[in-house]
Amino acid sequence: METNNSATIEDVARLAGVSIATVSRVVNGKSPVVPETAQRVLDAVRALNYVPRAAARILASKHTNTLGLIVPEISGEFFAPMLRGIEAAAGEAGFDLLIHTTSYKSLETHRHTLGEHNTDGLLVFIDSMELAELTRLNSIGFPIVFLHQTAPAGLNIPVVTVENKKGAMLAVEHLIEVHHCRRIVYLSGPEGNEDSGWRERGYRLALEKHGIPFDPALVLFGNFLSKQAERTISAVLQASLEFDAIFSGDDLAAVGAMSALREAGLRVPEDVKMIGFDDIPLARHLTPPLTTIHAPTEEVGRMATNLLIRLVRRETVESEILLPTELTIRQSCGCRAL
Amino acid sequence: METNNSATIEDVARLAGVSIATVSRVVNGKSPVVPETAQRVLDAVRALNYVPRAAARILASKHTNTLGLIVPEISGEFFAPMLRGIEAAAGEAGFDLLIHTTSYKSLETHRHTLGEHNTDGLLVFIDSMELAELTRLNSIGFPIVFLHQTAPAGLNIPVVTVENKKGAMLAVEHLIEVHHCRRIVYLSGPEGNEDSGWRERGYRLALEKHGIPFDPALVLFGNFLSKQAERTISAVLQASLEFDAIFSGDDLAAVGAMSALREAGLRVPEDVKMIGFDDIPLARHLTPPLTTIHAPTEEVGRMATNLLIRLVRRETVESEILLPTELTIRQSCGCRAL
DNA sequence: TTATACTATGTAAGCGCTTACGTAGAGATT
DNA sequence: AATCTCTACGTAAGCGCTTACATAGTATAA
Repeated sequence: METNNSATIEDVARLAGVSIATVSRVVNGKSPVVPETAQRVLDAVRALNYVPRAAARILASKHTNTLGLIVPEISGEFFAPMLRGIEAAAGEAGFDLLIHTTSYKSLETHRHTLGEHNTDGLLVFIDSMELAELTRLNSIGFPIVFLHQTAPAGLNIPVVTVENKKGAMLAVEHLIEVHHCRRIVYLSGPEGNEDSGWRERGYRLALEKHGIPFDPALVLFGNFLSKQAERTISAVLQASLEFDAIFSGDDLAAVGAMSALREAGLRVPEDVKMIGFDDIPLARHLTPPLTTIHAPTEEVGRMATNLLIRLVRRETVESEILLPTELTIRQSCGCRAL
Repeated sequence: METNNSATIEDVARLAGVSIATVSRVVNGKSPVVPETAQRVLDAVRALNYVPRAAARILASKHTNTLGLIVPEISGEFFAPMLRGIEAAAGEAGFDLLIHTTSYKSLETHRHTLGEHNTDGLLVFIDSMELAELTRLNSIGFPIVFLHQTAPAGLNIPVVTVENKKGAMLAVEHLIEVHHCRRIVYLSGPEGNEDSGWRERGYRLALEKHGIPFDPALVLFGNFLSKQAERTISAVLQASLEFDAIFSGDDLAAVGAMSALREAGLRVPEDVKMIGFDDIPLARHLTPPLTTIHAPTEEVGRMATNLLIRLVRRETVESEILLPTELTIRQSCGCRAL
C-alpha cells in the first residue's frame, strides 16, 4: 500500500508542537515526558490517526518485534491448537507472527525467507529447515526454538515437546494390565519422526516390562494420517495378521484404523482395543469415543513461544521442556463409559 | 535480532566493485544490467550470504510485500484447510503472511495491529474487524477481501464464499426426496452468522418447495460447535421433540449431535438421518460416515488470496466469488455405502 | 566524422523512525 | 547568588534500502 498519504511522526510532532523525538518517546513510553506534553502528543496521534510505520521502526531500532514460524505444512487437527498457543503467546507479548510453510516449495528455495533480517527469532517445527541455514543462524546467536524435535548435534537450540515415551508406556500398559492384551500393534508415524520414535520406545518398554516379546511384525506404518493407517490396517487384515489391540502413534491414524476395522467387520473395542495419541478435539466424538494419550499441544505452542521470547531478550532458558501427557480413558480401549 | 553483523547492500557493492544501485538492480532483476556485472554481484551476494533487510526495502519502496489475515480464532477443523490455501497462494506470489487472531483481545485493542502501515492488503474473516477501521481503510483504497461474509453496506469490499443456499437445499431435498423425511431439524450456527443464515434460507426453501410447513421449533442452536450441538440435541431429546432428520449447519455440530443421539440410544441413520455441511476431513471417518455438503474451503482461501493480490496490483476484480458446494453422500443420511 | 539515441551504471535524496548526545531551565546545594 | 544536578526536550545522525536523475560510454544514423 502506498502510505504516503497517512500521517507520519513528523505530522504528529508539528501538530503537538514538539519534536519528533518527543513523539517517539511518548509513543514508546520510554524516558520521562511531562504529562501535559504527553497528552498533547496523544491528542495529536488520535487526531491524525497516526500509526507508526513498522518498517521504519525496525530499520531504526534493529529489531523486528516479529517471530517467525516454520512448519512443513499446516495440517489441521494436530497443528491448529499449537498454532493457537503460539499466536496467543506471541500476541500477548506484543510480537507479530510471520508464518512460512515449506510444503509447497523445496527447502532450498526457502533458504532465506525467514531469518535474522525479518524476525527476532524462529520457531521451527519438525524437519522444516535446512541444517546449513540452521547452523548459520545458530552460530550468529539467532534465537531459535524447536517444536517436537531435538536439535541436531552441535547446535544449541532448546526444544519444547511432550512426554512421548511416558505417554506411550501409559497407553500400552493400560492395554496389557487392564485389558490383558498381548498382541498389540504399534501404528508408527512418518519415517524418522522423533515423536513416533519415542512413542515406539515407550511401547517396547511397556512390553518388556510385562515380559511380552517384541514382534517387529506388529509395528505398522500409519504415517500420522488417517488414509495411510486405513490402508495399512486393511492390508494386514487381509494378510490375517493377528492382534488384539492397536496403539496408534496419533489420533488421526487411529481414526483411519478404526475405519479399516469397521470395514472388515471387526468391532472396537470388542474385537480390537484401540488407544490413540494426542487427544484431538474430535477424539471423544468418535464411535466408540477414543481412549487416547492427552498431549497439551496448545500449551506446547505457548511454552515454546515464551521460551523464544526470553531468548530474544537474551535471558537464559532451559534447553528442554517436556510437557506431561496423560491417559484419557474413554471407550475404545474396552473400558466402560464413566 | 541485532543485524549489524551481517552483510548489507554496501558490502556487496564494495566486493563486486559496483554501486549499491547496481546491486539493487541485480537483486531485484529490474532494469538491464550487463551479464558479467550481474554475475559479479551475484557472486558477492553468495560470498557474503547477503539477504536484503525487509524493513529497509519496505521503507524505501513503500510496499510491504506482506498480506494480513485477521481471524476471530484459529479453530482447527474448519479453518486449517482455508489457511493452507491462503498460505499457498500468498507464498506462490511471493507474499508474506501476517496473521492476527482477535480471540484473546478485544477488537478495540486490535484496532491498528494490521493495516496499511504493515501490510499491502488484508484478508478478513467473519466479524473480526471494527466497522470504523474497516471504513477508514476502505476509504483510503486499501485492499481488503472478505472471507465468508459480505461487506457492510456502503463498503466496496469483495467477498469469497461458498454456495451456502444451494448446498443447504441439496442436503434438505435429499432428505425429503430420497429418505422421505418430514420433520427435519436445522442446527444453526452462531447468532448472525452469514453462512448459517444462507443455509437456513436454503433449508426453508427446500421445505417450501416440497410443501412442508416450516416449524420454528425445529431450528436449533448448534453454534458450529460439537459441544453446543451435543447439549442442544440432548435437551430437545429430553423434551421429546419429534424429528426424523437433522441437517446440521456444519460438520462439527453434526458430530456433537451424533454423540447426543447415540447417548440417547438413537441410531443414525435408522432413527435419525443426518447431513452436515463443510465436509471436514474426518467426516468420512465418523460412524456412520457423515453425508455432508462438500465446501471447497481450501479453494476459498486460495481464491481470496489471489483476489487480494490482484487488488494490491490495482487490477479490477469481481465483487463476489461463490464457490460451488456439492452433496457428498455417505451413510449418515440413510444411503447405503457405495 | 559528428550529432543522436540509447544503455549501463553511478550519485544522492529520501523512506519514517530510534536514539546518542547536547542543552536550557528548574531545583538543590553551598 | 553562584554553582552544580537533574530532568525534559530538541538536534541530528543514521538504519539499509529504492529510485529519480545524471552521466559516461557505445551504437546508430546522417
